[in-house]
Amino acid sequence: MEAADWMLGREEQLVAELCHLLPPSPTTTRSCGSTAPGLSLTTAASGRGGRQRGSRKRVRDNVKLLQAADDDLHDAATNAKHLRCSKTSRKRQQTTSTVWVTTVPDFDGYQWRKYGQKQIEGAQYTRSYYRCTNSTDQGCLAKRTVQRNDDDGGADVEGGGGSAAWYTVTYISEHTCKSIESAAAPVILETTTVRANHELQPPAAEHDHAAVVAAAGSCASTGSMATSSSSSDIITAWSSTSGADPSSYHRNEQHDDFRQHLLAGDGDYWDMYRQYSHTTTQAAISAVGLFEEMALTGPIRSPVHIAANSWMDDLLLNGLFVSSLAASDIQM
DNA sequence: ATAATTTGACCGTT
DNA sequence: AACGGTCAAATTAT
Repeated sequence: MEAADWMLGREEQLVAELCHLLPPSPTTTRSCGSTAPGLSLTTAASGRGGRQRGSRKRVRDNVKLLQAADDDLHDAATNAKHLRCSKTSRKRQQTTSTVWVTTVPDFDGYQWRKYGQKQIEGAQYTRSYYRCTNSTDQGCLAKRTVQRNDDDGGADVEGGGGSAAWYTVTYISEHTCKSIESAAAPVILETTTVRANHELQPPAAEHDHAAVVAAAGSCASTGSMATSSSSSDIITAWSSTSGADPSSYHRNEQHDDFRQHLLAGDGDYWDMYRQYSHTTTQAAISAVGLFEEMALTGPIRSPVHIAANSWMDDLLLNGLFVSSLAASDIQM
């Protein structure tokens, strides 16, 4: 409710311009049942009420969870289940996408209302369930889940102490409400975008995450851009300088500059890119590929928006969004 | 007063 | 029966 003003104004113009550039985009349905969805987050927040109705009927539900959690907190994190895109069950086919973030954006153009929270299996943090605020009014089916992942090791940043926390955000179903069209989502100027070209599997994706972190970490503290390659297809890492606070979403000069070149079809971006890049040429190449695409469609915006236009389905599908990574944050 | 959260109970699936 | 997602009363924020 409060984070709407910060980026309007100037961005509005850009957004308007982009609307022209953005392709009609048919909703491409991907194999394996997953498609690009929407993404965003609101900072969950502070404290509010609770309740305590009294039936002792099923207290065991959560009690046992606690016990189990005490017993083994380790192996659960390392070994998990497999969520393969297995069966094409005739279940309700709803689009789903998962994203990993280190910080949770406060505003993405949509409003979410929390409707539940749960302690999950071997997770050390609870999972929160949100649904679009327009679910009642407009019957919007969009939902989202946010869960903080286990902090392994938990190294802190040098100076100010940022926790190496990262979250898994899952978006289910696309918005059917009228929110985006009218109120454009803010443009993400500082974000690290990575792509993993395989199934999204917590355990399997772990090494990818490490690479991502490594890549982003190399430039995070400077607010520049960098890329990296790994077993999977990491497209690019675009770092930022600070936290999730909207007020800290200051535009990065380099980004601005860089983006201008991109939008202008300048072609100079390669050099700029190399200049900012700290890693391999190969990685840079793939990154350029993305940027070229960006040049055609515009800067990366809120994942929600992206999903709405499905112009980057493949890239975002099972991809990673890592923002505001601190350099020495993570070691793997 | 209305809107948004919290949180244990419910409940449908594995 | 264990899990995970959702409901909804209770409670807090605006």
